[in-house]
Formats: sequence, structure tokens, C-alpha cells
Amino acid sequence: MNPSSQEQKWQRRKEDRPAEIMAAGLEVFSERGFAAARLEDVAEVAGVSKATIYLYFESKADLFAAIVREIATPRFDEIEKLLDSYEGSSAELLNFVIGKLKDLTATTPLPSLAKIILSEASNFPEIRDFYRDNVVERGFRNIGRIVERGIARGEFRPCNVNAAVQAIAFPILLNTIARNTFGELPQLDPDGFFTAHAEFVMRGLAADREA
Amino acid sequence: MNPSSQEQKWQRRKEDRPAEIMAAGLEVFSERGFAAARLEDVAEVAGVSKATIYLYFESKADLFAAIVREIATPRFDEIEKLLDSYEGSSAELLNFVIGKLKDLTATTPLPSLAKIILSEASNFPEIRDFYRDNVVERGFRNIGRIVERGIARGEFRPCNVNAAVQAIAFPILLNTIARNTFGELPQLDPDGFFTAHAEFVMRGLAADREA
DNA sequence: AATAAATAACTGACCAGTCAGTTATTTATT
DNA sequence: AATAAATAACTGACTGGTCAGTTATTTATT
Repeated sequence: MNPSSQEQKWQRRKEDRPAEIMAAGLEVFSERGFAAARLEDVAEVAGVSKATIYLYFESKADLFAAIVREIATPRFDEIEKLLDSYEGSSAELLNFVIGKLKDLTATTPLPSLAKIILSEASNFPEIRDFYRDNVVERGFRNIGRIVERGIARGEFRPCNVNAAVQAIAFPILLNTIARNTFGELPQLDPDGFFTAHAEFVMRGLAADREA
Repeated sequence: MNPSSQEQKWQRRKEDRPAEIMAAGLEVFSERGFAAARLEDVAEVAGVSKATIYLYFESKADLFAAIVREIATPRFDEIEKLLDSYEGSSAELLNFVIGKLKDLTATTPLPSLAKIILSEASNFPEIRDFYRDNVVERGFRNIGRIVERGIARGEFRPCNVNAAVQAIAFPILLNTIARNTFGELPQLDPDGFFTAHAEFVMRGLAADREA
């Protein structure tokens, strides 16, 4: 009549809990956004009670920020390492980075995170400030470095670097966010888009030929 | 002791209520987003009770859709009329439309509405579908027409039209949304951005010179 | 008086965050 | 090696607050 009295109800897993909760949070936040995500769902996916989340994270916003940091940091580290050591042409470098971005948008949940931040950041200042300082600034700096390098080497024409960064990155970002929001509309089809976009960017940046 | 017993508490204003409620809704939605906006606040701004909103709109989502339609429709009508009759060069036309977009983003609440839709549409399918069919499709079609016109007239190089539309519109849209979200970061400064972006677009689209 | 317009008060459902109490694990004692 | 005491991890049940939408009633208009 009491077959389970011997079974363990739970285990202590101090080391693994944070990562598991963050993985669960990523899943739930990606699906529903920040405000609409329920911590009870996060807990269920992570296989813990809601209260356990609060043993490891201070608040919903703190959990979200931890997730973003976890995902963004290694990507930035990687690209910064590349930028420091690269020796080829700037066009090649830019193409490589665009390809990388394409991969990231296709294989990681970055697009849904980006969407969340754009959409909900104004209501959650902690999130907005963290993201502005750690993702927006850093992203601009990195792509900006490529453009500046190209200009310095005479490969790209002198131009407004910040505008160039936006011309490069924003269509990619918004294409991904839009697909994420509306599904696979023919207008947003990524196959043609990425190559065409890279072509656009190259022509927009190219140094004028000598007369 | 009852000085106000003679004063009117309210008036019947069947004709004006919907417009006033929509204006109030625009204000509140722009500030807080869709989910976080409170109908009680909308009611207060409109000077009515919350229940009155339900005399004129079926639901929160219905009110939001009505607002978007009200704002988007005349803009599209205007641009479509222009496209039908325009006779000058395609570059000039495109420049004009970019300028128009710049104005719209600066002087209307379109950016915050766009942000709301991108961010919250997944949680509110009625909004998403309405917006996809009435704004995204129509916007793509209009800008796409300009690009196609330029290609047909030999002013622009043949290219992926949908990608071109995104290269033209997405940086503008996202620049505005980002400023709306993060405030006026130097990286997003609109003064330099719009002219530099127009330049980018023109170079990206320009037909190759004959050899 | 009849009716249309508007409101005030209410309901039901939701959810972040809290906390008293329970269970697993470790450490000390024999 | 057995067990008792102490500690740390975890949970269930609750609280306080929010808010879309509804209902019963009041007020204006004809």
C-alpha cells in the first residue's frame, strides 16, 4: 500500500541545477517571450520546483540576463579572437562573419532572444541596460572594426561606419526575427536572402575604382 | 453639501468615442506594449470607463488591430498613388520613399507599433495574422515595385528583389526600433544614418557601368 | 416612459515571489 | 559500522497583486 515510500523524491544536484534551469528558461523564454513566460513552466521543464529557481537566481530578470550572457559571451570571444589575428582581405573577413551570423541565426536561439530584448526591454530596464552594454555595444564594435579595417586598407570606401554596421547587421537580424515571428513567408526566404545581402553589402562598401 | 448634483456626469458621444479610444489606445500601447498595456489606462486617457471600450471594440486585440489599420492604411494609399503615377528616375523615387520613411519614423508612432508587433505577435495570433496580411505583405509589395521598376528601366542591376527590399527597409526600421528601445545611443544617431543608408542602398542597387 | 449610452462594481484566472516545513546528504560521535 | 545530529537542498502551499472581460445599475436623451 505504500510502494514508493522508499523512492527518492529528489536529489541534491547543486552543481547541475543552474545550467539545467537556464536551459529550461531558454526554452520557455524563446517560446513565449519574457513577460509571458511562466517560471512555473521553467521549473517544470527543469524538473525542479519553482522555489528552487530562486535558490540560484535572484529574479526572473536575473535568470534571463544569465541566459543571454551564457549564450552571447562565447560567440563574442570567438569573433574577437578572429579579428585580432586575421590577415586576409576585409571583404573575405566580412563575408566570413556574415556566414557566421547566418549559422548563428539558423542554429541557435539568438534570434528569439534578440526579439525578446527588442520587444520587451523597455518594460524591464534591468534587461535593457544589460543588453545594451553587453551585446549591442560589443556587436557594433566588432563589425565596426571590420569596416574600419577595410577603409584603412583602401578596400572599402570611407563611409559612416555606424551606418555601415547597421546596413550589414540589421537586415540579417530582422530577417531572422521576422521569420521567427511570421513563419516562413516567401518574401523572407533565407536561401536567396543571405547571398543577395552579402552582395549588397559588398557593393555598398566597395571603394570607388580609380578613374 | 452636494454642489455637484446638478452637473452632468457624462455625455452621449457615440460618434466620437471610437476615435478617442483609439487615440488613447495608441498612446498607451506605444508606451507599454500590447500585453503590458492596461485597458483601464486606455479608458482613463480617453476619459471613459473601461466598460465603454467594450461598447465599441470586441477585445483588446481588436482595438489594437483597429489602431494599426487606421494608421497604416492612409500611408499605404498615399505611397501607392505615387507609385502609380510617378514618371521620374527610380533612384529619385527610392530616395523620396526613404525620406518619407524617415519622416514617418520621426513623426508618427509607427516605430512603437512595429516593435509591438514584432515582439508580441507570436503570443497573439490574431494580431500577427492581421499585421502579416495588411502591413508586411503590402510594404514588401510597394518597395518591391520600386526595385522592379528600376531593374526594368535599366537603372538598377538585376537582383533578388525581396532581399533588396529588406536591405532598404530593415535597417531603417530596426534603427528606429532600437532608438525607441535603448534611447539615443551614439551608434544609432539618425542624422548621419539616413543619408549614409541611402547612399549604401543606391550603390548596392546601381547597375554596373558598361565596360 | 422608453431606450441607448455609460458606468461602477465585480469575477475569475493568472503569476512572481515567499516561507515554513520536509528530505537528502554530510559530519560527528559512539 | 552504526546512528545521531547538523546542515544544505528542495518543495508545496500560500500571498498579494494584477487585469481582461462581465453584469447590474444609473444617467442622459428622445
